[in-house]
Amino acid sequence: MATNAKESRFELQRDRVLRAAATCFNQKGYSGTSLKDVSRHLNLTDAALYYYVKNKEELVYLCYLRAAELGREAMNRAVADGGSGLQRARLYIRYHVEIMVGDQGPLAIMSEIPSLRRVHRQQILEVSRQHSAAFEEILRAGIVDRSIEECDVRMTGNAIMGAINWIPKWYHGNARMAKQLMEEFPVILTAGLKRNNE
Amino acid sequence: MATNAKESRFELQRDRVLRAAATCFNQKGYSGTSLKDVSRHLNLTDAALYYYVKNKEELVYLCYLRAAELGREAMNRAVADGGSGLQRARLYIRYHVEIMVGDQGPLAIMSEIPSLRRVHRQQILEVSRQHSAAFEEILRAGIVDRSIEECDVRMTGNAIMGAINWIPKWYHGNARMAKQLMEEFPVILTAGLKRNNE
DNA sequence: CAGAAATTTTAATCTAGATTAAAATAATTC
DNA sequence: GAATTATTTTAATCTAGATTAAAATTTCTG
Repeated sequence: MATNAKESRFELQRDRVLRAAATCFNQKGYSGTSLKDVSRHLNLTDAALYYYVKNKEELVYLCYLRAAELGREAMNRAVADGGSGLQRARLYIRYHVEIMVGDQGPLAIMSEIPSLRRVHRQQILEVSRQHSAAFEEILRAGIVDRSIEECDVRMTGNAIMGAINWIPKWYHGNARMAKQLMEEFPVILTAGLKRNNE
Repeated sequence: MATNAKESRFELQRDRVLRAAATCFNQKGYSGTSLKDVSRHLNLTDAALYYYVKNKEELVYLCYLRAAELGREAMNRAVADGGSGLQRARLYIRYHVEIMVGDQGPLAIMSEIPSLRRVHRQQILEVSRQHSAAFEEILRAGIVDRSIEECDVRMTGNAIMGAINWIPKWYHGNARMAKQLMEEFPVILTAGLKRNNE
């Protein structure tokens, strides 16, 4: 159908815009990337971007929102798959990394939330908080079901999230490394959580 | 002596400038912070900063250099203290975190290296590489001396460094949390490295 | 293919923020 | 305390890059 086709084309293009923007933002930061930087990735003019977003601030906002949604998706899948706390933690990491380095990637890392407009900032902070909370909940569950060693879930969560969020700083789309990442990162980041290392 | 006193005063003020800048950069990114943002922290005018640095680019460069030097210092201390690979890894993390959240902090996180001028960029990249290499060397030594479980040192190093580098994104100068961080982070980040969890 | 809708470009405008030079103030020195 | 040196401010300038409106082009629909 017409409307459908049109919408989907627009949506698809906008998604390409967001991914191009995410690449730039991850590399040079929000303010550090010009709209020309982004449009160059798409063989477009900077002005053309305004057809897809209201302004630059909305562009980051949408990038962050997209990252948040895909992150939540990873979380949901992990929780749905079930298993012990440790298993869910590991699955979440795997899914999240897969999304980051897979076809849907890259995800914008949310490193400049303060640059957002108040409304957007608060919304992003809120989903971000929810995400952290959900992960900490998994850790807590793991402690209860004795799959995870007693630990400070806030601190541990921050450590793991930090390692994940930092990935775009050193990973730059190498296929071999992507595979390694998806396989090894979940193991590396949860090795320290395991119970029964007495 | 006159020259001495003058130099030390200048140096001291410049150090304050660098720390104020680091705070801003960590919060809003390099391009996202105006010189006014930085000078406001010091009760100065933006123009006054030019007495201490040639321009804004040199400001980030010096921030990054300072972070690199203090990071190297942490590394040197850890290596000097000796012990097994695992012990040195743990010490390094402790020292680095101590510097980040202690009186010398904050350290600028090097998240916008691409924005540096070519010469500076290459220099910072070089010291950054050396730092990573030194840490990987510690891990490798730990594997040899059997204090650390067999692992991919590149990937593991990146994970740990990421967790550390991300700290300024969620830690904002809370004394209680600083203490926790210094105590718990070294443990959390090395828990997964330990051998003998069979 | 003609006309309508969607997409992109061209060509301005407008502004924040970096930079600079000269003047003003503060600190030191003798 | 006068002269010298160090530090900071005031008041401009200058530019990159965001934004916009109108025109041009492409794609779609019948």
